Amino acid sequence: MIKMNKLTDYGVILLSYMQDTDKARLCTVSDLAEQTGLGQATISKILKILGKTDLVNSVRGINGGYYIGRPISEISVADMIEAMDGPLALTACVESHGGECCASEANCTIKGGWDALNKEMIELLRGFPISRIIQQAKLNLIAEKKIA
Amino acid sequence: MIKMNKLTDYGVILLSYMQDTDKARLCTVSDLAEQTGLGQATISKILKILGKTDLVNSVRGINGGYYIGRPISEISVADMIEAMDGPLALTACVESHGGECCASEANCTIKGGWDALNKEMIELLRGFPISRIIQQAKLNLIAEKKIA
DNA sequence: AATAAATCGTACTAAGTTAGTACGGTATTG
DNA sequence: CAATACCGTACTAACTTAGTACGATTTATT
Repeated sequence: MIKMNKLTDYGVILLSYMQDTDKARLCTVSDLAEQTGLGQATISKILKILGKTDLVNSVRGINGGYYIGRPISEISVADMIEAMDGPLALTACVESHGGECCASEANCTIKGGWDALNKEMIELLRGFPISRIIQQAKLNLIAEKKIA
Repeated sequence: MIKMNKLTDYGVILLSYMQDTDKARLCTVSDLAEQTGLGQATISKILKILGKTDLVNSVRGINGGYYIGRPISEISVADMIEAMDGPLALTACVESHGGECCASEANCTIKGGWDALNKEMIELLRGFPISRIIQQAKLNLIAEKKIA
């Protein structure tokens, strides 16, 4: 299944709605809640996490809000996953360097064997900007409307 | 994090120990438990699951056991993940076709947008045989011994 | 036939993870 | 100083996963 965090998915949705924001054109949590249909608390949580990175910036106080850190074409899926879930890693073995690996580390035939695949996977994610995801989604919507 | 199921990892370990088995040279759960250090119940669970696919075959009754379905060079990581975790899918959206997608499907800008990335990811996994993982792991062990 | 050794099927428990929510704190404008 | 919006923490409920247990079934041997 190799599934991605749901909040990461939501994060991409939020950024797609925030792509025209900047220091002067802020976006509040309420705005986004209205536009996306997601709960305010959930949105707040996501933007707080993203706010710790350079993907999203925030302005506090009245008239405050959030704005996107850079164009969506320059934000990779890897950026998003790292921001939301921490370091990219496919397996437990790769993840916990120094910690315990498998049941009996001494007999583990696999130790470190996933590194190469892991690396290729990360490369793929780094080279995939979220703008591609957003654009594709829009195309899908258009296609659906043509049929319907 | 995009992490893989731990049992899938174990499965690769088991297959690495089973690579010389065939209809005549069976491998029992006890054998594997001794060699790998994993619990018998856990091994049994994994092989039962793999036994439903063509990756592993079983012979019942006394003197029975398991044997591998084909060479490890012809078993891909995708095969393993599909066998252990079901269909390959990165996101909830892609996974649940027909089901509910995001909080408010009508407003979901992303719907289906992950398809392209998902496809590339699956291609990568299909082209990656577990023999590469096993071989790399052995090289790592050799390298460690050289240093130590 | 009976017995022993092995897989098979199901179901359960405990631990960990995730989604979602709530609430009080802090900053900033007017 | 009051209103608004972000910030930080912490909590709960639901879900997933790992690991275990136990009885049923199959088959070779005696």
